[in-house]
Amino acid sequence: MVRAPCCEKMGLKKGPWSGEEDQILVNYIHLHGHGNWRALPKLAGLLRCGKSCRLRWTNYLRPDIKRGNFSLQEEHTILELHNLLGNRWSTIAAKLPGRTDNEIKNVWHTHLKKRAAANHDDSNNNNNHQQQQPTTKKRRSASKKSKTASVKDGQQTKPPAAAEEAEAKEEYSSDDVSSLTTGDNGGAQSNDAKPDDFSSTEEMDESFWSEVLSADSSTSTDHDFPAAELGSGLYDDPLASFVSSEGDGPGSGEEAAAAAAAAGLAHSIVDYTSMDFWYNLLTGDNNKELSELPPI
DNA sequence: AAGATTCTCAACCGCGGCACA
DNA sequence: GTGTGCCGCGGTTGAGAATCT
Repeated sequence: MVRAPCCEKMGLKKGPWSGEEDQILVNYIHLHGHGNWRALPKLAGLLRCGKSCRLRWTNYLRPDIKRGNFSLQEEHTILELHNLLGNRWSTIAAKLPGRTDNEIKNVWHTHLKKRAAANHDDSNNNNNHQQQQPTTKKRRSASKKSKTASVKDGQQTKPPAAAEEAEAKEEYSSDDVSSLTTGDNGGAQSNDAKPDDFSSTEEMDESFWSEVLSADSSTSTDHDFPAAELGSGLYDDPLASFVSSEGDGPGSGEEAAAAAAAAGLAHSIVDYTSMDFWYNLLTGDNNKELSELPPI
């Protein structure tokens, strides 16, 4: 089969998104949803291909995106899930509300991969008690995140206000947390163990999205633009976000089941940290494990 | 202080799967 | 059953900031 090109190469913009483009995309999806990504750019008046729009939305502009550094708990989750699932980033992302597969993939490649390798070596040397080493020897300063908020050729690539909030959240640098904890899963609490993290996230969402929503809050499409979730304790329940994300179109039944199980496990710290559980879930008696999950 | 190196992350690319005609 | 179009996923890249020497 001859695949049609993703987009006409002529006349379509590539590269970093400007704040104006972000605004156009957000406003359009807010008003109309994203029924057809391919047609969306034309309808919205964007000189981008649909793929690029979808990526920008799902990886950056979605209101339920949690920005900032990964908590120790999240890193632990990624490590364990990757150990079991491999590079199935979307499935892993389903376990981490507000995190995108792209973000998780980046985190993995930048430092978790090294940590996993180091842990493997440590375990081989029967010396694994320093599990949570700082992810890199060179620590980034708190201003690092502001980089992404910088202006590229006069184009702002981060949603307004996000940059400041990102800096504010820098205290939860995953590396910093890692370096401050003893590593015996001291952070293995549910995500609510970091209330400030979420509160700042909510503030970010509110500050940015309230501007957009204020344009026409009465016409939001609950499917594509969960405005009702804004500032409403979205992250109180990781499963809620998972269910929401599934609304866009679940993958295979098997994956959906695995992802659902993963999301459900967020409710159970003990199960979640159990490698045996994950092994059983993915390779063994799935039905039994699934039946034990908290009700959705 | 300046150049070199390392690191981060947004964005692109290509492929596979799925739905539909 | 086959062809086509769209979506989502995973791999990769490159610009720019942070850090080191």
